[in-house]
Amino acid sequence: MAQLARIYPLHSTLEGFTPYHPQAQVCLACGVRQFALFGVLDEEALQSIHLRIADLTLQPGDHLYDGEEPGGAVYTLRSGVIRLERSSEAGERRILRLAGRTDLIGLESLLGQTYASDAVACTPVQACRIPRALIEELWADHPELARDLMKRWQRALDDAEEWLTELARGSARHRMLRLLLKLSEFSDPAGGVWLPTRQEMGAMLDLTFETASRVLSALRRDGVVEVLDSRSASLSMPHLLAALNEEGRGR
Amino acid sequence: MAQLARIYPLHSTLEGFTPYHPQAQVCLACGVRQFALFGVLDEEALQSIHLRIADLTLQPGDHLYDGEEPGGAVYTLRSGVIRLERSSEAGERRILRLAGRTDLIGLESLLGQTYASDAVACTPVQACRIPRALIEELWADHPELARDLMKRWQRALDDAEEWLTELARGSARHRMLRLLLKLSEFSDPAGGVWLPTRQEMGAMLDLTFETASRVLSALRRDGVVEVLDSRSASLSMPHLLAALNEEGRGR
DNA sequence: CGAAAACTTGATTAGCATCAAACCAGGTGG
DNA sequence: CCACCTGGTTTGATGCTAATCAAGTTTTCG
Repeated sequence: MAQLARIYPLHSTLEGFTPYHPQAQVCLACGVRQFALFGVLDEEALQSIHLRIADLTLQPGDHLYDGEEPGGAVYTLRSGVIRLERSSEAGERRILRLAGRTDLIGLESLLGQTYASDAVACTPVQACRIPRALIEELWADHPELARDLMKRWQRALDDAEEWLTELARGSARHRMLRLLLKLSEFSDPAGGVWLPTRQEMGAMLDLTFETASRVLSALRRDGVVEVLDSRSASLSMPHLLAALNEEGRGR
Repeated sequence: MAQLARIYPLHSTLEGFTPYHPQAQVCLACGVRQFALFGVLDEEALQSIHLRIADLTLQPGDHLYDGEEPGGAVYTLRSGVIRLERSSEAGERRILRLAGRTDLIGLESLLGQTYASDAVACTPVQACRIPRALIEELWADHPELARDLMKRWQRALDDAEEWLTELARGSARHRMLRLLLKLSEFSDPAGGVWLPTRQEMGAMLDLTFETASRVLSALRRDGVVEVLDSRSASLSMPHLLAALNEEGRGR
């Protein structure tokens, strides 16, 4: 069985021989598993949980969950980009950070809390829904899962703090350059990066969409970005890094 | 023994009778223990750890730890205010959030990571240093400690995100009002709040110190704050909340 | 093909940074 | 005790950056 797993039962051609439930096959073959939460689990353990993990597909604009909602699950992202956003008390939307492939979001639900922000798809997204109860059970059997979860929390905290120091300060140009650098982390293998709408850029950088547009146009003229189609671009990393370096003062 | 603990051995007058080590007495009598990490431990368990917890006193400007430093301990704050700050890649200092009484900081050290930011005293501070190794041992015996730690992480994340949505956007006046609201969380029983230097305010709100000074002066004229001495003030909460409400647009 | 949404660009204005000067409190040394 | 210095603070004058208001253009989608 374990051997079969290693050769990917998804592609097995033995008729009538289906040792694994379809979702288990997906989990076993999943490209993010080694980075994801269940790296600590072996195939056998996976067998027992696959039934309870749902595979989700979202279109841009779809909400994975909303803030204040009683959180029942965490989500692993298998592809695409999710934005985590909040409304300020004054009613303005602000994007707090981005999550991509291998990220685990909605951790706060594990503590019995409501979600702390809205999670909205920016691109087509594939995600796995992992119910809180399942995590609790796994945790009981595999205490080392706790440390894994803590690392996730720390990563989220690091991201938030980096966002605060690098994307929420300095001139509009500086912020946009840092945003492009951040977006390059989410680039697909082909090299193209997802390009947010100008509205989204504004909500990330605390700029108006007009300013975002102007600054981006300037960077295009400087050869830092090339806009491919309206939702993707290619970056010139040398130009980008050079532009970031030659800023005497950030503001 | 347990009974003695309940009546606070610190004040015991029985000569020559010292069932507890001095630091254990401090821990037992500690006003923040019920809110702090060791709420889950009973007096007996406390007995075994007191020797390894150090009591620290810091003056304003002293560093509890520094970013990039190999983290060997977490710290519980018993009084005073600590600022967590980072330098951006461009070299500018930015204050990320504040920590006060009952807060636990330096969690990242538990994961074997270096500290993610500098922790600097803003006021006189009393803190307890809890070595990483001690937490690891306690964790082995009291697995429920893990959930406690996760709650701490989530609190830190919430704080960071609140800071991003409420203090890192909107007009200078709006930011200052939100900062005063935040500072009121750290007010002492007498009702006075700690007043940061204008430099510090600037580093928190991403403003120059001149702008911070101007805005604060305006709020003083509006009756929102009264500056007592250079490092403390008293707030008029009604004025403060009114000022926050009557902002048509945040920016 | 037409309407709506997203984007770009221009003109003007508001708000904050910058540069500069004066003020004040606390501390030091004569 | 006072003269002096230093670091934090306040306030003023000016300029730059990004917000605002306003067209006009391109893209998307029914």
